[in-house]
Amino acid sequence: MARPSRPRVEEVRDVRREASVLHLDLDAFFAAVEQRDKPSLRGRPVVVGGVGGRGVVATASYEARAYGARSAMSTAEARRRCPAGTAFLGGRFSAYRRTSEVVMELLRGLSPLVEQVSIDEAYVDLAAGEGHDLSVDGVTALARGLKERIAAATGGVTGSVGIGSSKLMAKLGSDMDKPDGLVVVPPGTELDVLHPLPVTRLGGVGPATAERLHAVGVRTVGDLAAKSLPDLVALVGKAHGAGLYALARAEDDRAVVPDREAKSVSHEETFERDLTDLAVLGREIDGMAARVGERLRKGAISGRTVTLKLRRYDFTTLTRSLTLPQPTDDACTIAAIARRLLAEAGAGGGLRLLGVGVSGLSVYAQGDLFAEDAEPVLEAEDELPAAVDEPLPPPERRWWPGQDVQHGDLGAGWVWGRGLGRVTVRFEGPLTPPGPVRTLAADDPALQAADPPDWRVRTMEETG
DNA sequence: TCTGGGGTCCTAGGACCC
DNA sequence: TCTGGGGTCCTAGGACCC
Repeated sequence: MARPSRPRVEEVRDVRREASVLHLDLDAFFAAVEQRDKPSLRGRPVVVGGVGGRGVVATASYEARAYGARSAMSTAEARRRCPAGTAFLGGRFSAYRRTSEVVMELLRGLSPLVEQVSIDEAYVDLAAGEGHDLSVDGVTALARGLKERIAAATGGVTGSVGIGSSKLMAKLGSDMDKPDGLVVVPPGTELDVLHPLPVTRLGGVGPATAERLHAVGVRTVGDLAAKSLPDLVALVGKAHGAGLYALARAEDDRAVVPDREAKSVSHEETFERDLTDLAVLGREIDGMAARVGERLRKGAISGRTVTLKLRRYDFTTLTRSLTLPQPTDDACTIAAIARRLLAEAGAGGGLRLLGVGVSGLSVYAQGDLFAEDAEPVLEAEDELPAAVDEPLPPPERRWWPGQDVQHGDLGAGWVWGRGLGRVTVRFEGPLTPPGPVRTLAADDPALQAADPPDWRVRTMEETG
């Protein structure tokens, strides 16, 4: 299996002369989808992320950024900064995924080599596509057309595009003119663009690396390029040092690789309150193991290493893992191992987070041929205490801000707020004008959770 | 009542093997 | 009374990305 190559000096050869790598970054993506589907939020600050006491911001709309809301900030802090009337919404991932798929399909129309980096980001190798004019004018026109098609197909979601001679330059380009930007870095001008930038703009330079670099007087990429390879290796390690040395010279031959295979599957959860009860924690593990097992089976893969992650009350985080002789995709096996790892690690002082993951993945046809030989993974003494039933949550817990709902009489809408046995819903959809707000009983039988609305204007064929 | 969730890659030490 | 060297696997932790 081909490993994605890091840029290494000795390996750089045959550097592209054409601006043939495109990077697309959808603008404030989650918030943009929310504003599309919720007309009353257009032009207003929207924050998408965790809405509980320990939530963080996933995406802030540009209107919310004007007040200082940022990704990765705690939602509590964002609430402090944003004015009344700001919408704080939990994510609707199926809606984001659908919109993302429409965009990725448009990209695949340009080239078979599309590397999706995340739900809202991708690289395209234009040289692998057919019939593209790879001159600066040619790719500029191509990008304009692409941006128009994206906006039309997604109901107005915009993206920023960068095009250059490598992934590095393409990504920097898409970052230079957000939102709705388009920047082509002409081949030959890479160092002129690169060297004035702060080092923190390079991928792989986070807070820890930035601090080390600043300590030796490196603030810009140009400063970085003045450092010797041995100096950088001594500073940040072998692989990272060599990578930075190359990037500072705009030497980047990383290929655009479609369909990377997953290396691990995991699920983790931060609890509203720290948990100490081992019975409750055991039940949480079972739920997470079930989700991980389901995803493994859906992907027809299984893995040998089970990892339990825990974060204690004081935010110290640790992992414990165990590797099996045979891969598994079985939720009970995964849960049994994770439960044992928890019993060994202990929940003293309380846990704010638990996670269950499986790695060491392989495509493995699960057979029971050797099931009888399988060792029992759980000794009786390792069992966590049995679960006790908790009281049912109040009815309003069914609802969360941003959620799509359908009401028997009032039609389609979304949840604005909840509490005290009531739920507030705004009745509108992507193709309606801003709609009215109604407060209903949280247990109103006419109110149901619904699928995301369709944003597409119906075509003649569909209506006729 | 600061600090998510899903990932990737790298490093380093110890066990173990030849 | 001196004690290799290289490779691989496992475990744990850390940095980073979106």
